[in-house]
Amino acid sequence: MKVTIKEIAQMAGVSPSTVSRVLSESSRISAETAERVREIMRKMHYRPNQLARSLVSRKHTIVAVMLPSAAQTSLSDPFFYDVLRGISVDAAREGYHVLLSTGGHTSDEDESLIDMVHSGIVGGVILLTSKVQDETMESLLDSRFPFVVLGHPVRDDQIHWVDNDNVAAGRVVTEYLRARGCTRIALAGFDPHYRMTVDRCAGYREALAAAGQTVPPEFELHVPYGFTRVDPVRLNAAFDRPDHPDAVVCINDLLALEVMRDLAALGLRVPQDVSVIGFNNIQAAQYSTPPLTTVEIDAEHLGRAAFSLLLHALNDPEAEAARELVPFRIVERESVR
Amino acid sequence: MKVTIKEIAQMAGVSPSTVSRVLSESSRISAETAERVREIMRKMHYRPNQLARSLVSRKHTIVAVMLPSAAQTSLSDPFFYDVLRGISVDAAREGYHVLLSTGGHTSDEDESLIDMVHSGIVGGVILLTSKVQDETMESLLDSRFPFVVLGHPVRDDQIHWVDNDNVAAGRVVTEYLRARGCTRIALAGFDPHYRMTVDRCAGYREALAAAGQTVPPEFELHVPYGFTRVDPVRLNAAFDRPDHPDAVVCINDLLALEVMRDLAALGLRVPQDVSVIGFNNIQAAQYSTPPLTTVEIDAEHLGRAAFSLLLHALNDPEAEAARELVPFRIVERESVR
DNA sequence: AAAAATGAGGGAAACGTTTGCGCAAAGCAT
DNA sequence: ATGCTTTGCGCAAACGTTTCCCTCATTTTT
Repeated sequence: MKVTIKEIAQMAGVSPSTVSRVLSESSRISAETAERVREIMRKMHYRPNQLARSLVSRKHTIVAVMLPSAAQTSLSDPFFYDVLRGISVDAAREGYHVLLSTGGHTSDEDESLIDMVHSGIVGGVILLTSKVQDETMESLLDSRFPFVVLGHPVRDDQIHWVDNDNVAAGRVVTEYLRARGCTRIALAGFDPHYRMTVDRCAGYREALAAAGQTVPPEFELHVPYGFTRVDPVRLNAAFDRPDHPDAVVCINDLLALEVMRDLAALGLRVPQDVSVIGFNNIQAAQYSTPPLTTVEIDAEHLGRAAFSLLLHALNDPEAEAARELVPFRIVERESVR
Repeated sequence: MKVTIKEIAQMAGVSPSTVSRVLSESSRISAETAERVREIMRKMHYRPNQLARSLVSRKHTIVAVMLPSAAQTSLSDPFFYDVLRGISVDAAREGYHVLLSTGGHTSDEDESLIDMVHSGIVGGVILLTSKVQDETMESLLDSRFPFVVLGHPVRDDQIHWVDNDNVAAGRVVTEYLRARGCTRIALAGFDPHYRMTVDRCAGYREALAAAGQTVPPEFELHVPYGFTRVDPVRLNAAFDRPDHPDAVVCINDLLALEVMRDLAALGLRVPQDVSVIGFNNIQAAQYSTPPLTTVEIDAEHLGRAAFSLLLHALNDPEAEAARELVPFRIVERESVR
């Protein structure tokens, strides 16, 4: 039913090898033969079978993207969709396909990853989840399987990775707030389990330290483990008093929106009484009241960068581990005074 | 490097066929042999090569999901991400992988689809884009390639498809508004190019007709072709007058948020002066002021339903075209009085 | 006791490519 | 002319499976 290379060969009066070489534009085929074969391929709507191709050539045309498991609430984060788009647009341009991997049926998502890798179906993988066990990364490293992680991994010198410069971002937003006259700047959303929050928080502290300020402990509103919101009693403790913070850096927009809501409930006005700034520039940020000032991290760019690194790794498996920090920018709206 | 079936066979002192049969749990293998082979497979971390497998068995383990091309603004709609999640979670459970297809390098995305299909890499496809040419669907139909479309296709009797019952949804929200005392109900967002808007609009009209109401033409606020927003002059014309509508059904949440913003600019209060209702329940809907009452269409469910239909098509290619309408529900927030 | 059936497994041909090697013919320098 | 390199292409062996068709013991039936 489906037309194969052999049939094309036969119709063109050449051998399958010749057809194959036409396909790969080998210089060892004369122009006339090539054109004749191509003509027939066109006429017959011939499409090479990728399975057979990859099987023998050991070149893969598919890369996998490992999404965070559904267990993590962040999954519904549109952020990932943008990243995905960035990846797949560039992948398509380079003739690659993108396979989604959600962690899968076995609750052990690392298992599913290893499975993918060894089933020979994909040539490389992009990890969008920082939750991958370090040993899993080690094993990927050992098997010399090309992969890049989006986010700052532990062994950051051995691994290809891309990320925003979250430390810088944390610093910049803090300076931004200070430049606008905020002097009592709190931070919401630190969670030691996520490097991203750790980094942004580090930037925040850096900026304050550079300004000679020390942060009272009650100004750091952590997210209790397993939660996605700031601890409400701490929040109240910090804000339900005359000397409350006059600004709060929120580790992500969702948190920022929640915080704004909580502040409103306490009778505090944003931005007059307290300025709020977030990260990620999610869609909802532009529809809140007031619209949220936030850091645009360009998820699509992150995706493209990740794919680009993977492409390098694919083409040169021996290459040094590379990294790329993609730029961010503050998008100014109305939640900062 | 990678361990193959032959090596397993050799180590177990059996033939490759036997190992293969163990893999497929054939009854023709004795329990002891099977266990011995399995033991070795485990020890060697053996994973069957999917490429080779599919090549010979003609069974595919990958299905493609065709996303709308980046050209369409709707791409950034988180809706698709939820659909994707629905698909991939169920796919994973059934041992399938999900391949993303964004339309790809050639600007002609149908071409890219056909390419996928013929390259033998995937066994079926889910079309998330209603923009696929009808002839493309015809050609898929002709080649008996399993596919399901998400959204109501033209040839709805020949094709597997899933959708919300948008007509019903349009009707129900309209009745909902009437039940809350709205009598002058407008509609925003009709666009003849999208079946979805056509259907929701039809439901709206149905409901009003059933109530014996006729809709003044200026109550239907269309989206000019190529735009994603309601025509602002029409909107002003409709609302900047004493007898303005007291409710507006917006074909999707984004539109609803824009409309709320525009109404605010006109000095109209939501919901006191005009009630607003949307569709899709996007994340931003819960953070707007006021939080948007909207129709939850359960994108994830849509995705799961789509995959389920595809699975059937995969298992029984001769089956009748099936459809599935997934339920919706109104999530009540504060934009309706 | 012979014939038939059953059980357990092996051999080898596929699946559709790519690619290393080989080989003829033609072109080039000596 | 003779040898040596290109040029242009074919042969056949991979790639790692599955599966059809055998074989050879054992057991069951007659």
